[in-house]
Amino acid sequence: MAEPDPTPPPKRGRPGIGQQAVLDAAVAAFIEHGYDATSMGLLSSRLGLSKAAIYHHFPAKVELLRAALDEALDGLEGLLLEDGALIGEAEQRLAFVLSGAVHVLIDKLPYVTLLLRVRGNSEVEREALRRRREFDRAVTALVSAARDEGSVRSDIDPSVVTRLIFGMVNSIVEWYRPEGPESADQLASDVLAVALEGLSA
Amino acid sequence: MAEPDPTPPPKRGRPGIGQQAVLDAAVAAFIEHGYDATSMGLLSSRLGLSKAAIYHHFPAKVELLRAALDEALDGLEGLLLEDGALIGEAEQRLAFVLSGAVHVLIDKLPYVTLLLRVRGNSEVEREALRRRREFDRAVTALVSAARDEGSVRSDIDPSVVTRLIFGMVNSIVEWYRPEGPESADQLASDVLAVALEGLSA
DNA sequence: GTCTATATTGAGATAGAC
DNA sequence: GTCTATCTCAATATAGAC
Repeated sequence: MAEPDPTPPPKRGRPGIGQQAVLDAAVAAFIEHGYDATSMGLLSSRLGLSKAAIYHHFPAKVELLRAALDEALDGLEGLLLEDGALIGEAEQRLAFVLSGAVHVLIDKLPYVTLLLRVRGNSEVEREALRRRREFDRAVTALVSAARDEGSVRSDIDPSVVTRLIFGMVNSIVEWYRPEGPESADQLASDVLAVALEGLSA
Repeated sequence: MAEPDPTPPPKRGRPGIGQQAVLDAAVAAFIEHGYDATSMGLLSSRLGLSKAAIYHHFPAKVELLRAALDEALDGLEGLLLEDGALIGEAEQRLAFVLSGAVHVLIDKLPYVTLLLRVRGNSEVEREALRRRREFDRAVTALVSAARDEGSVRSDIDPSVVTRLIFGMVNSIVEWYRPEGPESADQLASDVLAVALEGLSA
């Protein structure tokens, strides 16, 4: 967090508005009204631009969606490539991925929110679903390894356990707000506690 | 389940198609493509009717949505009125509601699926969100009571615990299919086990 | 109860000037 | 990089016959 921006924009041509500002506004609108229900007219009025100006930054509405979904998926897939997800006992790798997923979800909250609402209604959405399923598959393998190690309960199917636990993690986008009382670290620790030990005293 | 239909339709006028058949087809289409992206044209072609014929059964597209959301909310609210949710220790009432929610979710799978995707984009949706928040509030009160009893962990905020656990329960609509291997009873028992005891061995 | 035909609105996208 | 004006298409909903 707070790393220096790796790609400072070239700043050529007229000042105007940046591609990132257009994307951020689009993602916020997509979350509020849904992708289909968000018209380019609504988007342009929010940005204080004409509809045509948006097409200067993105060639089509669906490219705004693609950019947002890529951002979310890159974050999740990157998590699986970190040392903590690759090295050590399965139990600890699983804890790393669970906690890391909460952090990715919060760091990229609007992008992941959008990703979790995708239903495969276009080719861009279907490709995103393919990448998401691959992520799920990797996590399920991790749960299976932890069960074989004896650290995860063996009385429930690993794929059911994975779906339930990630259902819990993913549901955070429905209510978490950065300005609220919980910090990301606190929430990640709460999620880990409930996921591993349950809610019983 | 398999109870006799309490309201056999009057069967007056020309046979044609029933209101329930129209609603079922609409809900299925709304789930597949999203409410906004589902045109009356798509719906009519699925039913083998003209667009105009649908308006004979429902006066507007949004009334199809309202009927579906009411069905889901009636089911969830009814759960809180049953004896098991009202009588006994909070710990047992909470277990009853958790398990019951899984059953409602499965019994009324398409309706609840739709409910969980509503974002408040119209007055019908906002009214559904109001009722859903009231349900959440009642469950949070139940978790608080269980914590005061000493049966639920006190190191995490009850509203966070409630949201996480119900996030887990609600996520079932994303993957559960009635024709799959898990029975509703089996799944409800798995959910209860993971929610109460966690995934640790 | 269903049809065909159509009124009306708003969508995504483009042309071409500045 | 942004604008105004416009094309084209598809949407919800309605009118009125059968």
